Amino acid sequence: MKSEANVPLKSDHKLITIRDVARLAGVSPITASRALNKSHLVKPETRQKVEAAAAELKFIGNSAAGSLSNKRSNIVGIIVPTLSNSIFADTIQSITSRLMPEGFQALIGSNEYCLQREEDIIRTFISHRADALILTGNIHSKVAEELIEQYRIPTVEIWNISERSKHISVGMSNYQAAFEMTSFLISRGYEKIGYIGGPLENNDRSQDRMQGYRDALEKHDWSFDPALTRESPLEFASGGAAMQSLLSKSQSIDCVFASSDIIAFGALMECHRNEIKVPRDIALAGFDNTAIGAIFSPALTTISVPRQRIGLKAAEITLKLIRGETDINRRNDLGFDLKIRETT
Amino acid sequence: MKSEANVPLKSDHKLITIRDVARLAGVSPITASRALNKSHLVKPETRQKVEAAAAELKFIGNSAAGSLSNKRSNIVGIIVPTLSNSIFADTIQSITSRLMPEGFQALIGSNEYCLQREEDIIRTFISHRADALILTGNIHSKVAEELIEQYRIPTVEIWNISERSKHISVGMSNYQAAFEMTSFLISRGYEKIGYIGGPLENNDRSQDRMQGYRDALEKHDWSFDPALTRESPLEFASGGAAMQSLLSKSQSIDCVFASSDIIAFGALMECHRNEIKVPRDIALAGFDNTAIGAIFSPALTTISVPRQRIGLKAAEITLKLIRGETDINRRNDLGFDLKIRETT
DNA sequence: TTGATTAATGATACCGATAACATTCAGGTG
DNA sequence: CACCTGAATGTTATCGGTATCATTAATCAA
Repeated sequence: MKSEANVPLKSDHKLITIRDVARLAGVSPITASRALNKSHLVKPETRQKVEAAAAELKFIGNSAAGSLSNKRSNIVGIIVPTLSNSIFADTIQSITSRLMPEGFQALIGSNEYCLQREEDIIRTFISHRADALILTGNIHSKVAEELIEQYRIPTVEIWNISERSKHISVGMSNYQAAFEMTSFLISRGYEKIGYIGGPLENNDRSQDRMQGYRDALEKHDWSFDPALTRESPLEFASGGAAMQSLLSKSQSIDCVFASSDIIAFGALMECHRNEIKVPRDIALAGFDNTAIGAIFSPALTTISVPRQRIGLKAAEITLKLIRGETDINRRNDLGFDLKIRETT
Repeated sequence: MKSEANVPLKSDHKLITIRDVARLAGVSPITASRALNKSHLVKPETRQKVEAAAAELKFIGNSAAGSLSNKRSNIVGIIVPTLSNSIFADTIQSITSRLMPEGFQALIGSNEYCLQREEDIIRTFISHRADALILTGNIHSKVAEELIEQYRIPTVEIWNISERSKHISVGMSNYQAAFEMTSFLISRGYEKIGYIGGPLENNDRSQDRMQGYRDALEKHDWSFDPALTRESPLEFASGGAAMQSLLSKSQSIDCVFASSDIIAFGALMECHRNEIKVPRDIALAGFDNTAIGAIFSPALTTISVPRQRIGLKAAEITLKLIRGETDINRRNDLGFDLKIRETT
């Protein structure tokens, strides 16, 4: 007799297997399996018997056994930098709502902007033999790339389009968007345009946005002045602090481009608190077109990113990759829109 | 010969198995397995050989095979209503950061406030033989409850504590919190307190908050007036619209309690747009204590919910359940705080 | 010395589904 | 009518780990 204490609850409890279903339906296990999966190989009448038996027993197949046998897990691993930012939540939401009806389950991981964590997550995803990966951005650890290579996991990158990308990518050019916004601000007549960007480290979106800002300035024969830029975590309060710092160090600034609506909104609130009128005293532009930017008055000028469409397209490409289809573009640029509103 | 086209990429590619590792290390597969999992059963020297072999081959075990064999999946299923609301993102984040180091992988699903979807998600979680479930709230479909029962999945409910709960729960009393906030507003001297709540359907938090508001009124011998209440989706704009509706229909209102910071902030912005001074013209209180409430001036009075601690505690209880430990409280009330700030 | 005990490892079987191959049987064909 | 074809179903083996039960060698008490 075994020890009673400290034994997992599920100890001796027997679960329903497909054999039980088959027995009840009066067929062999494999026929039951076929009836539940690829019913066209089975007489409709048989299929109904099996389905009835499965329903009666409340049978739920063991997907571990299934994927061990047929070598696909029906799992897609998704990695985003963080769940706290609603822009990624939107993308995940649209990926999963496309994948679930096709019978796939999404594993979601957030790397918290850390390459090592991403690598660990990829390792777990591979241990589950994910059929495909969807990663945010195109910067990954060397080992992560090697693992993806060795285990031959079809991989899609989302949220940025750039030459660096080694994988299929779906998104928009963050560089181009920042370039155009900056150009717009210049054309609007602002004369000293500051920049508050998100953390640059291991973040290609941040890096490309920054570069877009720089290149736009230089294209218009302005010089890039690091003193007019700040790096800020993606939090309201930090955006406010960065704004304050810019304003105090350089009074003559008349416009600030923030590389994220969160930062921009924090900055806007900072202005509001100090009774600095936007855009009269200073103009402000954001990036991402999140809900927050639209509700304040003045409404935030920003860049609209097709985050749902990115998710949808990424999901569709993922399905194609899994199914071995080959009509896939390596770069899927879904574009962006300048949303000119009241803060500029 | 088989058809060439339309065959999944991974077709004939052989993956590393534990047998390969064992061969390279010069031991049997089972010893390799032990070395990688429960190293205390293996001579340190042997373990090192195996680890070296595994590293050399970049071996990543197949967790489907593992869980099929030893009957635990090391998967915990988490269901939240939505990913778009950062409060749930925070909870998920703290759950996963506690579970991952213990070797568990979280499966995350969002039911979009729909019981049927939740049931479907639970079904997939069970198909992966999740070791435990963490569900938000205590309203689930009948079938969902039956499945949890039949498959004996240890289940923890988060975010609300109430008598209704059939499972172990971790959170705070939404009823109590709303009751106290309303009582506070009454004690503050407001005379006509409106209420904007989130959708009530299938949402025990919303229902309990509403009831807390009602009961607090009645305890102070006020009558509950449905004309002073609105139901609003959890979006800034809807909160604003509900506020507008309240203001236009009932000018004499001097305070509004919104059952979520998102709604409250939308309402606050509505006031801002219409140059209604808060709290001079009207007071406003929210619920959840999200970052957004703190950045505007006036800062939002709200209820602070220990969302990280909820996640952490839920994760810890989940681990205990999985390990068959029995020193577990059925109700884990982590409390709340009234955050009195400037809008009241 | 010897049986008992423990540490380290191995052989085999099994988890639960399904792939691969085999079988059966009905219907069509020359 | 022998033969083929294909639809429907079954038998067996297998996926890749690990539980279970041996086995071996080393340690130890009597």
